[in-house]
Amino acid sequence: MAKIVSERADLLPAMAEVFREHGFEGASIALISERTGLGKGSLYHFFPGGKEEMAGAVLEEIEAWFTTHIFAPLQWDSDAASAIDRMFRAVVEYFDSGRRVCLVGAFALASSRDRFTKQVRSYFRMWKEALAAALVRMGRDKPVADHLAEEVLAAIQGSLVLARAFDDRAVFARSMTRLRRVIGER
Amino acid sequence: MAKIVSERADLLPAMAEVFREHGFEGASIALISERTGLGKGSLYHFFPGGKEEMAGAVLEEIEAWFTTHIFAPLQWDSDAASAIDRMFRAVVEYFDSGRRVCLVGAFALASSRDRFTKQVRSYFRMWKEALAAALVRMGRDKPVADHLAEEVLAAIQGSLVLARAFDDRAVFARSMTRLRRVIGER
DNA sequence: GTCTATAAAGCGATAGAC
DNA sequence: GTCTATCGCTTTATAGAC
Repeated sequence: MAKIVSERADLLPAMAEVFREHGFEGASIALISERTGLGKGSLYHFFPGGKEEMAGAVLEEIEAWFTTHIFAPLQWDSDAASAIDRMFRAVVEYFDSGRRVCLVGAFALASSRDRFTKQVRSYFRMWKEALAAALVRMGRDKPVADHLAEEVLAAIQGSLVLARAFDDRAVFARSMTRLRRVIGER
Repeated sequence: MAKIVSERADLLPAMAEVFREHGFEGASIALISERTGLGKGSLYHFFPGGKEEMAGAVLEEIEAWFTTHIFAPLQWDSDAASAIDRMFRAVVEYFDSGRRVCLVGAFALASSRDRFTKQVRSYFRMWKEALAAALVRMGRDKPVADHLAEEVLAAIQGSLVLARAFDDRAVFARSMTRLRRVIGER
């Protein structure tokens, strides 16, 4: 049965999409109101801290999603190779093969980084450490695993930039294929 | 002797820095006025098209700089290996070892991409083709060179994202070292 | 060519009725 | 919890004096 009264969490996906498409400065409250279907008054009822709290909540939800679906399996799954394989599948789907921007990466480049330094850093640190842990479980030395994890994260972010610049999903697909190979060999 | 009357070109570096730090939406005319030391009236005298023309001119100048210092040597220098070596040196200096954002990359991720699609794409296409041409002159097959050039560009952009997220120049330095090695071997 | 004053619109945020 | 109306401020852009 459909819910009449909104919950804070129900608003986050629509808000995330607005921030992804317009950035922090470009995402106006009017636009967020339009895209969530909720009036300004209601938005400020759920987020008294205004736009900054909205973006903060979105980043929180993103980190939670990645923790559940990607970071945790990488950290703890007994089958590390399978966890890495599922990471790549999840990444391709989540970023829609490069058509969807990584909000955290976009925030890292923009002035909004200064507002959300901690959350931006936390997201990438968790990802890097989880991936490195999986690589160690696959038999690699810790320093090599750290270096490799950093390389993979940079390649993902970089190919998201290029995929959007060229408007070409193939760029992202090629990058993912190469990364799987790089991780597989050596 | 100091020039009293400003020239359009003299304003571009300061404007570029403002756009880099605040993004397109975040860079207000008031801020640009403050940082260029020129009143709003004068700014609109040089750029009747307003902020969009200012950002467009900045992108133009960036492409011209890269063409002169990086793309042209990659395309035409008889010593391709040396041109690539100088590309890495220039990139490290230009991006201040990862502390300075790539404005074109930031625009590619942001909503401003839609305004500047052509210029964003042109920048990356020129870079990729010039680098691939140098790799071909070094003896690589064309398809391999194309793929490798794409990998290098993505790694540069991605490590700029990570370097800013972690606020750590070492991330960028490690990436450049690895890329030099990757290009050298095989 | 440079400036100040100002217009018109949009912004984030709040108040208060329901 | 949701809405409309509104405040105060900043925004882009223009007009016009010098």
